[in-house]
Amino acid sequence: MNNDDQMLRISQYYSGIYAQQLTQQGEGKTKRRRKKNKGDDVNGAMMMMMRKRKLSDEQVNFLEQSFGHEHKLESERKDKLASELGLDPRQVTVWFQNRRARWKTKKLEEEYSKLKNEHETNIVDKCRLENEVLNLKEQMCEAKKEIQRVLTERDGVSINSPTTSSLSMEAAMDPPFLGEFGFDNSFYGPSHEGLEWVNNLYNMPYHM
DNA sequence: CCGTTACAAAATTTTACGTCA
DNA sequence: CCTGACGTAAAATTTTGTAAC
Repeated sequence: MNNDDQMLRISQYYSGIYAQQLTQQGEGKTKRRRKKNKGDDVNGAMMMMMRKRKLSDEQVNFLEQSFGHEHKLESERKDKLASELGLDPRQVTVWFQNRRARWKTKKLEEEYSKLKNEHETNIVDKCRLENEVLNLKEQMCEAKKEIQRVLTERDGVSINSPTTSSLSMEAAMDPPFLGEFGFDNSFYGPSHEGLEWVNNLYNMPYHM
């Protein structure tokens, strides 16, 4: 930016700056800690002109309202805002650019924390399901032991014999038994881990 | 096509201001 | 209290890319 532009900018700021100064004096909610520049001479006034100004609450609120309505800024709207707020149109442009950047950052942060939460609940879920599988395997193991115990008690009786009592293997291994657990052999994959004994029972010669 | 203008996004710098030792 | 270092948010600038004319 060349000097002419700089001076043009300065002159454009001039009226607005002092208007702002007046409006800001009544607000005074926040304490102004350090005051550079006692500003009592021409150089001081010049510095005040060139100094980067914090926009007033009123100006920011207005801009925020406008941003909430539409993130993009057409030149017509920009000029309108600038004149209504006593700002350089360039300031309005810059404000919208920065505001869009802040908005994007915030959105990314929100998205990140959402994904993080989802990930965490998925981990908890996975853990719960793994425990459930362990419990079911345990139940299966107990059932197997119980069946073996019953079979052992009937020592000497062939399980393949159609003449056995109601506790025959056909009865014990009724298809609905598996159905209740909702399992099929594909559940544990090709190894059939944990269900081998079921298959073996059908082919069991006499004792295991 | 080529230069110009206007604008946007992203990155960076500058400034104002609060906090804290 | 005062002061300087430090951190942070916001304003402004720079760089780069793109579309319209």
